[in-house]
Amino acid sequence: MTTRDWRPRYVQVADALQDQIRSGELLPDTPLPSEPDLAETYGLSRTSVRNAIRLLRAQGIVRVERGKGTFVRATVQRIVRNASERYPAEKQRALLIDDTERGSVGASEMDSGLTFSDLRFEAKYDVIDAQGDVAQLLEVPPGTPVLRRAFASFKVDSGDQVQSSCSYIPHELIRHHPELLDSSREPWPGGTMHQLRTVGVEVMSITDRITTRVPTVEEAEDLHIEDGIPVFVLWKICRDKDGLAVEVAEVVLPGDRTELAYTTELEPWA
Amino acid sequence: MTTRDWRPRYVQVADALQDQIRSGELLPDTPLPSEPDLAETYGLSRTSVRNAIRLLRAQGIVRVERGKGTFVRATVQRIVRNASERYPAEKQRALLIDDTERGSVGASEMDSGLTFSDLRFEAKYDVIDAQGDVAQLLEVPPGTPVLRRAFASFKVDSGDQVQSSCSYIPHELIRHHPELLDSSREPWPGGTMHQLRTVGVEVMSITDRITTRVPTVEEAEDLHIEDGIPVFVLWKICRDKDGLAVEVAEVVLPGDRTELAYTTELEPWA
DNA sequence: GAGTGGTCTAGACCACTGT
DNA sequence: CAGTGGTCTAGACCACTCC
Repeated sequence: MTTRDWRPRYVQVADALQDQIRSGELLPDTPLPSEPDLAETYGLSRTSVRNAIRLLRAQGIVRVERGKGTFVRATVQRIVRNASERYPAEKQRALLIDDTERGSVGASEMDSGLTFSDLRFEAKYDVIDAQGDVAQLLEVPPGTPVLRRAFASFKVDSGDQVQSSCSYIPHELIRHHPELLDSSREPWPGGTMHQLRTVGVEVMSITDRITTRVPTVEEAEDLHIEDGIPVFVLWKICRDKDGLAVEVAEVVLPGDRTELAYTTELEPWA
Repeated sequence: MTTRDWRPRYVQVADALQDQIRSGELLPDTPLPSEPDLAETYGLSRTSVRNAIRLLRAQGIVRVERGKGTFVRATVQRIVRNASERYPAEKQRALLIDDTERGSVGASEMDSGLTFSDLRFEAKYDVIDAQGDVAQLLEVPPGTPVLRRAFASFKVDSGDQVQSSCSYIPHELIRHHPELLDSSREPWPGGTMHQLRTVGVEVMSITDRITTRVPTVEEAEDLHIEDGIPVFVLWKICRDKDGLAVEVAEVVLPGDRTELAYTTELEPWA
């Protein structure tokens, strides 16, 4: 016998299963042995086997379907969200006014490689009083009316949600332009940059503030995220030429299928 | 009786505890009742109570210390890592050659608000063969020798690790400059940008590629991260004026104490 | 030594999935 | 229907911390 493994048995089982997955012994979308079977195999109780499986779930290695079984997860392609390309392109697209041009290329499409017809969009508008983060980031007093645009995009084939976001614009800015609340015109080709242009605002800089956390229960359902897989939370702050915040948006992105990219250009040394 | 709550009992217990924490009934750094006590209180087995506590841990709401108890987590201040300010500043600092100037202001310090003397640094150099991500991002064939610099910074008072990173430079670039491997000179005031300057390389652009995942067991220990709290994984790619990758680095940051910020400046409409 | 959380057992009943 | 994972029990022993 070699040196003893002092780790808990369930950690060892998780390790053994992970090895079988990595070695190709267990293939993606094939079921693992059932929990009673694994308990039998490793001489453990079902509880301990479940502890092992919980570790694998938390690492996104397996996926569980109730009543069916536990399956090896196929490695998912990460969608790269490249802000340094996306935002300038979005600003250019915002110049397109003609409805027929709209949607020829969209931001989500640019990210994902999916074509326009592969995606379905949902948008909902309402006017609320700014509170908390929104008021703070927009630099307005709490209670100030803001337009809220809740937006989500889905894959048509699977119904999977690709992202959800919620953007906020001071109501003052768009007060005299009710047509901006026409959700049937979604998606706008330049997103809210197009809408802001309609009311004479040009966005000159965008700051992304990024955090990560485990999803809420609702987010986990909507984004089809396994227990324990984190999400990115991205707060986007758009400013005009005076540095005034004209739009803020909270974007939630699935952490196992997303990669964010930013390029910083540097000034040459003198 | 109101409408029944059909959620599992342990979810209800987690909810109840969370309410007590939010309401201030349970204060940060005070212990929750012990598991047997909670089991008694809610009329459940210890197993079910542990399930409830696992939910709270995964959300970063409580922290567990073995042999001591379960404690309400104080809300931690997020350290903002602002690349759009950090990288240009780092490049300027790389111009400082004089040893006495070194360390007057460091990158980690700028982020965290901590002063130089609050932090302890560890760096280790070796030469390895590039593989996988490193070879791919540096755009060199696998097996190419690269200098690896493993770097970590710690708070002096608590010993807590603030970040860990591992940077890679093609060995060809620094072959004739063994002094660059002198770890006693850490931290370099401009990081590897200073080292690269010594060998005649000027970094002109930096791309950050960001993903998020749950930490490995080692990372969880080093960064003092609770079970289920995610980490950021940031791959930094530095390029010279020809667009050649001259350094790549993998940085792991604790997801509950870090916020990343990037600003994209946009060209005006014609 | 008493109290804490970590691991583990050998059962049980349930809701859900397939046939 | 049998098989799957989800919840739950009432114990047990352990390593660790504090007194």
